[in-house]
Amino acid sequence: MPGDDPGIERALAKLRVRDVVTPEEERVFTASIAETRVIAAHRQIVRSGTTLSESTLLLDGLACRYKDLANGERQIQEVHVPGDYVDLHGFLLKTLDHNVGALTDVRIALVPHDALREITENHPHLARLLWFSTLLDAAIQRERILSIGRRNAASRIAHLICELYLRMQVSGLAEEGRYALPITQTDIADTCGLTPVHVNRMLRRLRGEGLMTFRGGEVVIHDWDGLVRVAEFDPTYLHLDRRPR
Amino acid sequence: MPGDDPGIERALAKLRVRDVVTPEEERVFTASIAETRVIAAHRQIVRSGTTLSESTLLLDGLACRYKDLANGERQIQEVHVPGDYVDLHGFLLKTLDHNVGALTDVRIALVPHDALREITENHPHLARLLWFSTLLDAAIQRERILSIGRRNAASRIAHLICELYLRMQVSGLAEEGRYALPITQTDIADTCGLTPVHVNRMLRRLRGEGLMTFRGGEVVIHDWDGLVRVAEFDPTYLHLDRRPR
DNA sequence: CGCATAGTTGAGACTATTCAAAAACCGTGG
DNA sequence: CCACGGTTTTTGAATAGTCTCAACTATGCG
Repeated sequence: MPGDDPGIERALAKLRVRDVVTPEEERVFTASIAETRVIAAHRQIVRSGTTLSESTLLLDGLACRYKDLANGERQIQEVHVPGDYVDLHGFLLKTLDHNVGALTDVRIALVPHDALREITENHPHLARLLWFSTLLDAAIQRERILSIGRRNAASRIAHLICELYLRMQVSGLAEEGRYALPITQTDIADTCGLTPVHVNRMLRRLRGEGLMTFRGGEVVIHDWDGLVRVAEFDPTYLHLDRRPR
Repeated sequence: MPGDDPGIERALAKLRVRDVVTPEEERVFTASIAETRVIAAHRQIVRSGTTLSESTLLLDGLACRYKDLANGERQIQEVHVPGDYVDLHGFLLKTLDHNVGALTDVRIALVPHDALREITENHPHLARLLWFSTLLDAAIQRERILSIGRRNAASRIAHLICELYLRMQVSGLAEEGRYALPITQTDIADTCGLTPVHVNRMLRRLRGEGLMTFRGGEVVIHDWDGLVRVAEFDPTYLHLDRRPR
């Protein structure tokens, strides 16, 4: 409902980077929000398996999609930044195959599936932009497969740091070479398919090589080109170009 | 155009498993195909970065999405079975961030993006089913992240074998406990984030434990429950339930 | 029949893990 | 303002899982 909530503004900014969004579409998008809610860090936002009738837009804070294994290990499949639709795919899947959790305190907006369905019936272009945003998630997840499958530990971490920098930038949350990332080394380990101990050692290495620092919940990038080289980071997969979709 | 091409039938079967598809929608879906084509094994079907104006439906044979790293290593992000839309996401991404290659000789159908756009404008329910099918790819890729990130080598391979068994079944290409999988151990290695040598050893182990055999391009599952246990395979993520979407 | 590709096996090396413990940090309450 | 308990980070040593390198065998195709 709120006219220009900064969180909604971030979600719109994310769309605007990829295509022209008409004022009418922005109005429909904003009007689709039924309510906003605050959830504490480490709480679940959506639990795997429950039938859903609304989708969740992340307005503030960091969240993630994750799955647990029988032995208690956790794999984070995607880290979400403000402006991300964390379970838009739940609209058509009807039930999620993974959990969505709050990495920090978060503020979310709830969008009824009826409203989304209405958009697919009457606003096909806006519907395509929403579809696109789920495709972007998929692209990010594919890049994670590459990272975990074929890159070494230092490279995986460097890649994650590069990706989040650009994604935070789109949401207007990164300054020149730095951004807030108030998560733990264990969260990074769960994202990169590593152990916390090894993440710690690799972070030290990246710091020692003057590439970046991760401390006190903040990332500072000292040598972007160097970090990109270590990560073999190519931002093509983020599709940061405005085109008719 | 061909009325009931078995390949198109497989694609429709994949949709029908998840929701009711009306005869009118089947007609529109079939009519969206502009032409079919044959491509030899190991050829590229879609190259990363090129601007696309049509999407590709896999009618026969096996294909994959993959990326190469600078050192020549390859990571397969998804294996495609007949009936899969291998680059439906290209409709809105406009350019792929990865390659699509033929693992075997394949037969494909090309669908112009104009036709897809038309579907989003005039057939919202069918459009949602297409959207759904890209969400299913994303779910499969998320499960791969979990596999590569947190499962050991034997478990990853077992998981892939279980997944492909169910997906081939949906396309009507699996018999009781067996299916054709004419790919190499190197392909499996590139899918699971392993080396061919290690895949070979793990396949021997799975065979030795009486769980499954992969030989001569065919998978034979001797002990489904045992294989599921090793893989920690839970098919929820394949969303094999028919629901209004 | 011969060559090319794919699969198999062994030995040794290396990356990342496990286990363990200490140090630093943080919010809370006295 | 400091003490306290819990969490997170850091460090070390030993281990395990997977990789690398290398060679040999089997298979399929022309």
